[in-house]
Parts: sequence; structure tokens; C-alpha cells
Amino acid sequence: MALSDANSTGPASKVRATETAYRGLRALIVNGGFPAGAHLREERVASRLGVSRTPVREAIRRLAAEGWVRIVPNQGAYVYEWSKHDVEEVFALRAMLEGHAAECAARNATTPQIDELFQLSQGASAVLPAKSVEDIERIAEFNDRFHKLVIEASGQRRTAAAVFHLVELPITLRNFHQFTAAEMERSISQHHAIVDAIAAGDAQWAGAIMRAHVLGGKALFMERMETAPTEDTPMKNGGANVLNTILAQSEM
Amino acid sequence: MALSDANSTGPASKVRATETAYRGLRALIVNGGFPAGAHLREERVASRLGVSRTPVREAIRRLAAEGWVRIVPNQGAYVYEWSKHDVEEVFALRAMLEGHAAECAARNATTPQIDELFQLSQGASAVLPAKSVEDIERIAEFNDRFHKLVIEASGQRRTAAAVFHLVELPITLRNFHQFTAAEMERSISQHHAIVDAIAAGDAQWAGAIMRAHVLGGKALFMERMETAPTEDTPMKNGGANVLNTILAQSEM
DNA sequence: CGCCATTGGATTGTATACATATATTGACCT
DNA sequence: AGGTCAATATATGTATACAATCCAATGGCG
Repeated sequence: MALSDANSTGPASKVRATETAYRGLRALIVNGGFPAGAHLREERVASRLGVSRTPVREAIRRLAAEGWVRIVPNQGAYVYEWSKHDVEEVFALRAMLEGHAAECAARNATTPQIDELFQLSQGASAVLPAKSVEDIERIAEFNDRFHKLVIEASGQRRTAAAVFHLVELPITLRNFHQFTAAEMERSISQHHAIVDAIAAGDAQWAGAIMRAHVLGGKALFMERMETAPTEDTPMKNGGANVLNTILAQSEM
Repeated sequence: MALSDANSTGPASKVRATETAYRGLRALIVNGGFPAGAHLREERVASRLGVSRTPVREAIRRLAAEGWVRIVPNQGAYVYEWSKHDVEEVFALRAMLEGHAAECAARNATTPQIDELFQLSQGASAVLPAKSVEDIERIAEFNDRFHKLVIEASGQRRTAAAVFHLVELPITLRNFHQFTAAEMERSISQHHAIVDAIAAGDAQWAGAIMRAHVLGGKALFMERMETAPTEDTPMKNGGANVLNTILAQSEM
């Protein structure tokens, strides 16, 4: 394995190989490098990413825990097939969990946390109107941080955070790219409302807005999905996992 | 099985080493072999369980995903400290998630699934009154299967199942051992009610009972916890993770 | 001619050796 | 004397070699 460093997918040089494997493999799955249902041969994945089998195995286990692949004991890992139903499921869960987190945050958030939430929502507003891809990227960053901070502020760190990480917002966080200007503005204004509710200590209010916020995102997302997949059919449309249609642009 | 497992450094029979590592390490954590906050040295764990570092690493990753340990990148894994607050958190999540699952099950369950749920709750009733430890064990088994089947029947397999596995019911499933006869009977009768609601297709009803059922279990559990740990203080009481007080009896 | 056992190839599971990063300890300098 | 820096030791991260297992193809036998 001479030229392992100059390999195809990114510079694996100084960073953690396990991180390279995780991100790389996930990207491959999302982009269709490994279509839904595909059997993930460890060695093949390893050589493709320029690392050894060990980090690949860890990445596979992690992806399995996050719901991307399914492991069959002495047989290997297979890429999960996402149906429309699955996407709905994830959003329903997010609405529940993040709604709950927002409620707790309204009760437990510290002043610095509230301040930061305020700044984050303000910061996103300041970027508007988003013109370039970089602008969108910045807003997505604010959005990401905002949602994570709400959960952090909920004080339900252990499980809520783990669950959230599980759902891993593979879907929502980054689909800002598909938003229209008006939709983006509305989303951000909802963040403002959530901060207000949390600052006011009104748990029910905070939870309700958060749920509405998430489900609103779901509606927008589903709208974009109406193209390819049929009813409950897995999205094994030749190449890419359909999520890529919406996700792929951001490298993650 | 007890014999081959008795010696600490002995050859891990013929079963998967990774399973040995996972179960063994989890047992060690629960029983206090590694107290809360302890640094899990991979090699030490490996030799203690009679396997190599590789399966131990996998086990640690898995336990981290399930919320038992926390991994610090170039430093290792540390046993999480469970506070009373954490336990409450888990139960709150379970109430939410399983409640949701019950709702979906009321809409989506197939006839065979409903039949099996019915048989499971009946089977548990048939064991009553539980006298021996084996009886309790059997009921716990019915209980386990029941809850899992509800989730399965919900059709929300991916996320709900994963989340459920995450919470991994480290707590609830097995604390039947602490129930009084009356409490056990009540718990089982709630299962009957849940089946009825699901069979009737009444989602709200099913969800409500399930939530009540879980929170009822929580109350009983918390009652038993009132002994050792103080307020928000981690339960690093010398040796065992306090959960063991309640869990340890079942070998898992 | 079809079904079952056997064998070969390929793939995952496990162990170990090596590389790298972090924590600690001790000496030296301020 | 205290702090800082460097060297060393220990533990994790990664790669590779080896063993167990599974899948498929093939040939024998009913």
C-alpha cells in the first residue's frame, strides 16, 4: 500500500483515519457510491478510502447505530433503504424529541445559553438575504448550532443528546440549500420565537413552536421528495440514495 | 454456562468474542467491577474478559452509543455516572417513544402481531402468582418481548427500534425482581389494556396507557432508589453503580 | 435428471504488532 | 522554590496477519 496518502477520497494524511472512514463512507452512501441494499465489503471500502479495515469496521458500526446500515453477523453490512415512510418517521421523532428538549430548555437554560441562542438566531438573520452558497452555508451553520444548543440547554444531555445524534439530522440540517428566501426567513423567525419562549421560561410555548418548526421543515422536505420515489418503495433508483438529491451539495 | 464463565482469564468458550466482551464489560460496569468515572483501559478489560483488544474496542463503542460510557478521543473511555436525574430522563424518553410506538401500533399492527401480544400478556398472567425466581424471570421475559413487539408492530422500525435499543432498557425490563405481587399484577393488567387498545385501533388510548405504564414503572423504580444517591450527585458510592442494586440479580 | 454433500474461494471475526498521541515525572532554568 | 520544558512511559489508534465462517459451485449419488 504505497500511495495510500494520495488516495482518491480526500487527504487522509494527518487526521484520524476513523473519522476519514466514517465521513467518507457516509458520503459514499449518501451520494450513491454504495446504493441502497449494497453489501459493504470492508476491504473494498477500506481501499477506496485509503485506510485499513479497522477504522472501516468502526465506521460501519457507528453508521449501524445511526441507522444508515444494517449488520448481519457473519456476513457483513448492507446499506439501508430509505423509504418515504422512513423520512416521515425521522421527522416525527425529531419533532417529539426536540420539542421535549425545548420544553426542558425553557425550564433549565442558563442566562449565557439564552444569550447565545439569541445571538445565533440574530446572526442568522444578519446574513439575510442569502445570495451566495457561502451565505447559505453560514446560515446552515447557525441553524446547526442553534438546534444543538437547545438540546444542550435542556439539561437532558445524556439521552436526548444521544438520541439526537442518532437521528444525526442527516436530513434536516443541511437542506437549507433547497429553501427559498421566504422559507429561510420564516425558519429563522421561528428560531427567534423559540428563543423568546425559552427566555420567558414558558415550556409549553417553546415546545409547541419547536414542534411546529420541525414539522414545517418536514413539509418542505417532503415537497422536494415528491419527484423520485414511489409510495413505500425503497429508493434504490439505480444509483443514489434519494436523500442525495437534497443532501449531496454539502459535503458534510 | 456458569462454569466456562467462572474463570476470569479463561478462553471465552466458542461464542463470539465480541459478544463476550460486550456482555462481560456491561456486567462489570453494572456490578461495579468498574465504578462510575473509572477509566476503561482496553488491555486491562481485554485480559479480564479473556479476549483481545479488538472486540473490547467494539464493545466500548457500542456501550458508548448506548450511553454507558463516554469516549474521549485520544484518551479512552470512562464509565458514565448515572444520577437520579439521568434515570428520570430515560424514563421520560421511554414514555414518549414507547407511547408514540403504541399509537402507531394501534394503526399498523397486523392480526398475527395482535394475537401474539395477546398471548404474551396472557402468558404473563398465567404465571401469577410468581413465587420463585424462575417465575419472575419468565414474567420478565414476557415483559421484554411484549414491549419489543409493540415497537415492532408500530412499523416505525428504523428509528424507534434503534432509539429503543439505545435506551436499551437497561433499567426497566429487569426490575421486575423488585416488584411486589400487587405491583406485578397491575403491570400485567396494563399490558392487557394496551393490547385491547391496539386491537381496537384506538391510537390515543393505546398511547396514553403505554405512557402511564412506563411512568408507573418509573415511580416504582425511583422509590427503590431513594436509598443511596443524593440529589444530583453521581452515584459513585465506592463500588457499584447504584443501578446494580436493582439490576444485578439478573445476570443479563 | 435432480438433490445433497463436499470443497474452494471469499469475507468477516480476532489477535497482535506497530505508530502516534497524551499524561506524567523529573530536571533545569528563572 | 516554583514553574516550564523535555524525555519517557503508557494507552489509544491503525495496520496487518491469521482463524473461523459463510456462500457458491461442482461433482457424486440416489
